[in-house]
Amino acid sequence: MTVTAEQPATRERITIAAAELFRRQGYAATGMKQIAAAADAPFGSIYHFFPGGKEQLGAEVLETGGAFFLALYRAITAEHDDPRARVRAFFDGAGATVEATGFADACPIATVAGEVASTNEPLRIAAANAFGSWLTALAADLEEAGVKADEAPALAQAILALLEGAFLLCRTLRTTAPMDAARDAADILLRAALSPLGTA
Amino acid sequence: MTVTAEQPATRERITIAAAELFRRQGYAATGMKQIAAAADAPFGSIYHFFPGGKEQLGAEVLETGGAFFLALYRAITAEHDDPRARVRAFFDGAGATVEATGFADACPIATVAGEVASTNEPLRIAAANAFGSWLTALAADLEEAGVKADEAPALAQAILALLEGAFLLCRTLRTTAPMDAARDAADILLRAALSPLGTA
DNA sequence: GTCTATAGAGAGATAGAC
DNA sequence: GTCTATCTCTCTATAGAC
Repeated sequence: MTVTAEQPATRERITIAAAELFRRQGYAATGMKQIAAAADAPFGSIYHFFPGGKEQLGAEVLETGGAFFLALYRAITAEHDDPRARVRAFFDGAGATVEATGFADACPIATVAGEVASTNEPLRIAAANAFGSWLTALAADLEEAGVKADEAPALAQAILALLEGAFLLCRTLRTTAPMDAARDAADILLRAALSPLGTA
Repeated sequence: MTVTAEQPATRERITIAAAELFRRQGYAATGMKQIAAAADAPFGSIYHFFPGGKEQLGAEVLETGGAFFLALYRAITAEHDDPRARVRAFFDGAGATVEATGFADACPIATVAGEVASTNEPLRIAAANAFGSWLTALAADLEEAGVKADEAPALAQAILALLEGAFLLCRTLRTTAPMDAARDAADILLRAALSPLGTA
């Protein structure tokens, strides 16, 4: 009975707060003091749990966010047998989340990835690992669903590009229309890849 | 003969340097002193030409970048009559540029847009205007090429989403494969929109 | 219009009491 | 492990000589 567990432990509160701030504001614009305040944690605790400082925290946030998003993808796809229904459900869920959060919460990797891709190699690699894990899982699922093995990786890249591009357009334009367009486009691509006619 | 014009004027050098740094590093991570140094301009000159400070400079960079990219799109599409060839040429050019710059230079709007979409309304609007101008031009061209009027805006959004998503994936993964996949996907979408069979 | 110095705020990071 | 005080550095922005 030593643990009442009314709220997550300090370390977890820090990673959750950092993830939200990084995703919404970006890496450079988010300060360590802001993270501590949002996590309701002592400032010094951040450096206690993350002696590598902001970069270590950023890398862990990208890793955690990547794993979380992959789990979300698996949870949604598990609810549908039809591959096209899976993709549509994921895009619809993404659009609903973006809208429900006031166009703030979208991809947990994208905003930071854009900032660090050319300036911070450790963080760029962490972001690349996240994207890579999604692409691997998606390509494998597509192949299992009937997409030809030599076409599945490219189709996975196109679908993820549609999702990421739609996230950015939705947040910037403040409308979910791009996500709907991306969903319909992904559906057309998947239909073409699953149809013998699409191989012409 | 009072103007030798061996290099652009100070104000233009500042906007060019800021555009490159914002696009590569992001808005928050780029300092005014870094911009002055890159532009080979006196620090004080930035505030002489941009009394509104960093935000005014950022807004103008987004506006200029949006107009430049639109002009680039028009220049490339002017070289081809076939709408599918136009789209392919644009994606191929984008991929070549990304690779030639060491995966640093991609979209002049995207990196900043991701940072400011939820935190800085004037800059968010500037980014939205840039994206909006591209979508308007692309949708009009698609409609002229034979895409149904009620499908053209969504197709334009999907194509731009493919481009933006591919930019991010290329920069993060350091490969042009996603841009090739996006190009092929855009081609399939356009083919479907132009074919009577695609309306089923 | 150019350029330097500096103000004032805030950043990331650290030390050390508790 | 918690929390505060503070160090150093850099940021945006301004003042004012030239």
